[in-house]
Amino acid sequence: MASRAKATILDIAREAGVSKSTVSLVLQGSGLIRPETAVKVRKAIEDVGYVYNRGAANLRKAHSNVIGMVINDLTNPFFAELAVGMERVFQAAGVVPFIANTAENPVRQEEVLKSMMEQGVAGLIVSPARGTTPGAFRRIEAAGVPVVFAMRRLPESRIPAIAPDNHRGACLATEHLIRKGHRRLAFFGGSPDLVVYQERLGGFLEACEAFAIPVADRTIVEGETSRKGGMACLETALAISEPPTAALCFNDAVAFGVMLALRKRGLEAGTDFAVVGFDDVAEAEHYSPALTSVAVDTAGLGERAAHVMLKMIQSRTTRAEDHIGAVSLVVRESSGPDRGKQVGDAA
Amino acid sequence: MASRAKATILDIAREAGVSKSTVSLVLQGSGLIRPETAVKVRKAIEDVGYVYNRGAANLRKAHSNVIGMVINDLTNPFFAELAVGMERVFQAAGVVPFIANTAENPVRQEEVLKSMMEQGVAGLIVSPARGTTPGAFRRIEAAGVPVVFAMRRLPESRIPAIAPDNHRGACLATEHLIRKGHRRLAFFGGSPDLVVYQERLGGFLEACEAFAIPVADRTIVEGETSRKGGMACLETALAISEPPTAALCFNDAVAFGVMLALRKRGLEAGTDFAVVGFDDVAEAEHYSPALTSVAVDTAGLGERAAHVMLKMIQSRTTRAEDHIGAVSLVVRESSGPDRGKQVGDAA
DNA sequence: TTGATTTATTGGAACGTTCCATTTATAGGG
DNA sequence: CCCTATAAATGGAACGTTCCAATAAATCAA
Repeated sequence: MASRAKATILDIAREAGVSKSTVSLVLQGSGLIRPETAVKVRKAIEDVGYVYNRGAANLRKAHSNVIGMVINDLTNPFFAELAVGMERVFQAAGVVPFIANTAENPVRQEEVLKSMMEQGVAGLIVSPARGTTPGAFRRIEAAGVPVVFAMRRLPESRIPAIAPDNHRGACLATEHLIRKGHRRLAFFGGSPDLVVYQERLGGFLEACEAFAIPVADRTIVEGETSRKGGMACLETALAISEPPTAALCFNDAVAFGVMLALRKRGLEAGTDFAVVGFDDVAEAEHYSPALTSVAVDTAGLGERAAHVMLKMIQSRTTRAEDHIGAVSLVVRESSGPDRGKQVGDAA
Repeated sequence: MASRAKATILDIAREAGVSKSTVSLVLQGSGLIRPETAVKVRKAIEDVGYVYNRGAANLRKAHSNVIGMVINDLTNPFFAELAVGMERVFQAAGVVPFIANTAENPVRQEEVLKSMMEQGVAGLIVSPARGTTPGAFRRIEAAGVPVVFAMRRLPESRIPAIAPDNHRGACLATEHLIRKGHRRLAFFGGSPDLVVYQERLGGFLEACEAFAIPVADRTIVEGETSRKGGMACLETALAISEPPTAALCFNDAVAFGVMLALRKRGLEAGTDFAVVGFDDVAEAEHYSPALTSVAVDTAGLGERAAHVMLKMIQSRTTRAEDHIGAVSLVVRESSGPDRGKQVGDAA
C-alpha cells in the first residue's frame, strides 16, 4: 500500500507483468488494450499507490491540461464570482484551472505569470492588475500561449478581452438618475489608469451631454475603489458649494462606502441622496437600503471567457474577438423612491 | 525574438557558445560561473525567448516549488482572506501557491486534489469541503505529501489543523448575550456534519450551562450557512411559543440573514433582538447596525498555516501540531445598546 | 619546472512519460 | 499449410532538465 520511493509506470508494469507501454496505454484509456489486461493494470495501479506525473508526460505531449487564472483581487467577491463562472466551464471540459492572486500588484503579477508559464499552462485568463505595463504579456504572446483578458483590458493590446458594456451601463444608470429629476450629478471613485474607468466615466458623460447637464453641474471625484474610497468621495463632493444630489459610483464597493458616509451624516441613501453602484454584487440586493446597480452578469462573463479560451487552445490560435457583455440596470431603493408610487396610483 | 518551437537550454547554450550544463548553472544562480559568462548566457536567454520548463526540472529535482491551496468556497470573503494571508507568507518564501475552488463539493475536491498531486505539488493546504470522507486524504498521505487543514478539520484524521478556538469564541459570545440580560437564547445555522459546528455549538451550550439557562430556553435551529439560511432560522425561531430574544449565529453570513429577516418584520437588530455573528468578516463592521461578532484573525491563521506547511516541507515530515488561534469578541451594535451608556455615567 | 589546488566548464546518465515502429499472437481465406 | 489481416503488446528513442564525475584552465607553492 504505502510505497516509499514514488511509484512509476515501470513499477506498475512489473507488478502487472506487462510492459510500460501497455501501462501508458491503459492510463490514456486506449481501446487497443484487452479489457482483462486493463483491469489487471488498473489493479496494479491501485496497489502500488501510483500518482501520475504530469510534468513528465508534458515533456512529450503537445500541451497540458492546466489553465491559469490570474486575478487581481480575490477578496473582491466580484472577482471570486468571475472565477466561479469560469470554473464551471473548465470542469466540464476536464480542465483544472489554477487560480493565483496578484493583489493588484504588477510585480507580483509578473512573478505569478512567470510561474504559470514555467508550469506549462495551456492558456491564461487574466484580469490584469492596475498599472500593468503594455509589454507585460509580450513574452507570453511570443511563446504562443493564448491569453484572454477578463473584465479589464489593457490600453493598447491585441489580446482579446471579455468585458461588460461599461459605457452603456454607465449611460443607463446616469439616465436613470436624470429621469428621477436629479440635475447635479457626481461620478465617484476609480482613476484614469484603468480602461474600465474611462469607459464608465465616458458613459456617464455621454448621458450628461444627452440631457444637457451643464459641465458645472457634473462632479467627478477620483478615489480608491473601496468602501473607504467611497466615503472619501462623498465627503469631498458634499464640501463644494453646490453639491450633487446623486452619484453614479465606479463600483458597488464605492457605493457601499458612499451610503455608509451618508448614514454617518444622518442622511439616507435614496431619500436624501441617490446612489447607484456598478457590478451588482450579491450583497447589493441585501444592503439596506438595497443598492441600485448595473448588473454585468459576472459569472456569465467568466463562462464566456472560459469558452473563448478553450476555443483558442483547440484551434491553436492566439487571437480571438473581443466580447462585450450585455448589462442591465437593477433599480432598488438607493436611487430614490419609485416616482410611480408617489403619485398615489392604485395597486 | 519570436521563436516558433520553444527554446530549451540547448538553444541557449548554442547561442551563447557554452554547454547546457553551464546554462543550467546560470539558471540556478550558481556561484561557480564566471560573471562574464553568466552575463553572456543571460543575454542569450533573453534573445531566444526562453521559458523555464519546471516539469522537466522536477523530473530530477527532489521537489517542486508549488503549493496547492484547496478552498471550499472562494466566494465567501472569509476564505478569500484566508488565502490572502497564506499568499503573503509563501511569496516571501519564493513559493507560488496555486488556488483551486471545490465549491463545497467532495467529488470536485477529489478531482482537484488529484490534479494537484499530478502537478507535483510540494504540499497542500486544504479547507475541506463539507461531506469529505475520512479516507479522502489517505492516498496523499501515503505519497508523503504534507497536508495541513485550515479553518476546518476532519473528524478522525491525523492531519494537522490550523483553526480558531471555536469553542471559546462561542462561549465568549454567549456569555456576552447573557450578561446583556437575555435568558432565552438561540443558536442559528450550520449542521452537525461540520466539526466547526460541533465546536461552536459546544461553546454555546457550555456557556448556557454555566449560567444555568434551562434547556427549554435554548433554541437550536440548524440551517444553511448563508444569508438565506439565516433568514429561515429566524422565522423558525420566532414561530415557537416562547421565542428567544437573542441569537448566536454560526457565522456572519447567517447573522446578516437574521438581521435582514428582522428588518423585514419591522424589527431592529440590537434593540428588538440581539444578534452575534462569528468570523468577523470585513463587512460586519460596515453593516447597519454594525454586527457584533467573534473575530478569528483569518489572515493570521492563513499565515500560520503557511508557516506550518513550509516547516513540514523543510523537515520532510507529514506530521505537525495542531494550532488553535486566539479569538476575541468584537462588540458592536447588533447585540444591543451598551448598558454602560444607559446608566448615564459621565464620559 | 612540476605537482597540487582551486576555479570554470563540460559530457553523459538519469528522471517518468509518450509514441512510433516493431514484434508477437490470433484468426481468416484460399 | 502458407499468406495476409487484424489485434494486442512491446522496446527504444525522444522530451528538457539536473547533477555527478571528469576535464580543462588558471593559480599557487615549492
